[in-house]
Amino acid sequence: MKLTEAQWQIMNALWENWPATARQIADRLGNDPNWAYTTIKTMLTRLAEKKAVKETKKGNISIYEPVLTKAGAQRSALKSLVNQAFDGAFGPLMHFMLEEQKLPENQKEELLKVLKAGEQKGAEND
Amino acid sequence: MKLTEAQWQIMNALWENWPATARQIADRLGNDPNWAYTTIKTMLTRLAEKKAVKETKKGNISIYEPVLTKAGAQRSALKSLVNQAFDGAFGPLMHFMLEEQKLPENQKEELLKVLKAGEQKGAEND
DNA sequence: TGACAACTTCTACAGGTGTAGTAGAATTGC
DNA sequence: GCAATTCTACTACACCTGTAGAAGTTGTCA
Repeated sequence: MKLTEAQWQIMNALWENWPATARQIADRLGNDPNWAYTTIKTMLTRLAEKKAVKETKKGNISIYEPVLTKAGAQRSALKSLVNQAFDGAFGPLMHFMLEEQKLPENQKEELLKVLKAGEQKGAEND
Repeated sequence: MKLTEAQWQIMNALWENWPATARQIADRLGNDPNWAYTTIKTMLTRLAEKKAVKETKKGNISIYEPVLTKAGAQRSALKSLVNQAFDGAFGPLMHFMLEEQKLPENQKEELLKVLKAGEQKGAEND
């Protein structure tokens, strides 16, 4: 499932803590994207239509919870990126990230650490 | 500069080899996205409008060349992804890629190699 | 020099997206 | 019980995107 930019913002707010009401989500978003409450509500409705969230009525108010998991959304966003922009392979993406040196030294270190950990874990269950 | 999915396809075809005419691009695309010639032409016009490509008239025909580089487009696509979906930091993205184990063992090895190389290179020019 | 091919520009249109107002229903506080 | 508040559903609308046809222009081959 592919999310738009605005939808990511909503979903991020929801994933942060749920179930949540539209009001709570609006509060979490604050005025970074300075959206009217009804805008948020509309987007939640659309997200419910496309089954990214579940909407449950409790009396007057709707309570939302994610159906699409964050990992799932990340997975598909990453896959899209790789397909569109990196010839469908992870290699070029990795390469790019390092070539570009966008990561500060300490992140590179952390990355290496993570990688090594992953390496060991991989040995266990692969 | 952000490209849409269709725009990525066009740009990928152009980056492959340029300058190129609309016809050449159409031929390269083949019928993977089964687009009418005019569809491709329209998209090229739009890409020219947003200055992603340069259009030069040579008699009757237009010749296109990229203005936006592939690396530039990749950079901004990656940045968007990271911002939207990975809390704005590379760490989580890296983490995710490894956790998800989407990469086959040999790619992980290559990644490690690349990483180590990057590490050294980083020492030189950082 | 005229017909056919290829190319261009203009125009169109449906569906999606961002954004929000309005009106009506439910809740709450006095 | 009624007014103020809050929530929901419905509606709207402009812009973007994918998609392409129509008509006009230019090039080319006989």
